[in-house]
Amino acid sequence: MAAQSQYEQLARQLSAIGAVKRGLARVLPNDCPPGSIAVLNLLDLHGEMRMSRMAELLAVDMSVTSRHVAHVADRGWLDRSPDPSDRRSRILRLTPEGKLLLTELCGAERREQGAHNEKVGDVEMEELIKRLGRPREGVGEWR
Amino acid sequence: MAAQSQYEQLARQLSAIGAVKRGLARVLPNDCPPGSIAVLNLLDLHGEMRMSRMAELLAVDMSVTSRHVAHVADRGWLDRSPDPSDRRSRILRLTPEGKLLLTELCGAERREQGAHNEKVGDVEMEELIKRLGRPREGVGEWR
DNA sequence: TATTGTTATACTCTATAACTATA
DNA sequence: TATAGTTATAGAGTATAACAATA
Repeated sequence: MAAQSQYEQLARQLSAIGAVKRGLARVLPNDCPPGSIAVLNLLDLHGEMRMSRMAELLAVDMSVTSRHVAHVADRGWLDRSPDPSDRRSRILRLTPEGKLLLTELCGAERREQGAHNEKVGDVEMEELIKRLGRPREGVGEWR
Repeated sequence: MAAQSQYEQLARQLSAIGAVKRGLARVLPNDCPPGSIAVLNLLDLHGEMRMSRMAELLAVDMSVTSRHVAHVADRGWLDRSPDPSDRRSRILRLTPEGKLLLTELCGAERREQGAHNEKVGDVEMEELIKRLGRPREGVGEWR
């Protein structure tokens, strides 16, 4: 088992990660909080899906997902249609307006991250993503 | 420079990390939110320090630090004395009560993380901590 | 009766800006 | 005038619980 001191170090790094996330959030336009971007991004990556699937991908409660999705739908960035086969469910789809917004934001974020990216580089980023995925495997069990 | 798709993956992993953090936060007792633990933990690791140093270690604004510290001080877990050499500053010190609380909580968290830890292991954890530290180097520049 | 989703409520964390006290 | 810290305010995120509609 990993030593206690390592968890303390991990906590430190998680704080730092929080700072990075807040820095990214700061460049987002008004009316488009981080939660909205997350929804749009996942929809773009995985294609249409139901609320429950979105909640799973976001790793938050469905009540939270519902609010984020409502915010995005109110602005016409995604479409919520009842599932014909189960009318309790709704199917989420990215609209052309939503796709456009996402494209514009990617450009803005890239400019913002310029100096940062050069320091990290492809290989480092790949490793980081892999490592971050590892601890997640156990989450369902100890929660 | 790392590809755009990698940042999308990274965003996913950060969401997952968020879920892990919330899971840990859930086992904390009332009256002792995550922010309080962070303050106590840093004080235990680095010894006495000033507010500005604490804010730096927490990676948040000093106004936020002030609130967390006040919460902890109100409960007698740390001591805030004016710095004799500069009475604008205050020196933060962990009290015996604070140390005791920290010890108790470490036990609780360890139990909670049991299944999780065994999956990750020492080497993985070490690597993860190292990797997490890497991207942080550039934060000051692009922020 | 069980499941999908929504809404009401409450709590934590965060930054910005205005303010006090000291240097 | 500049710096260390505090406080007031406002905004984002989150979960729990009660509720509606459908299976």
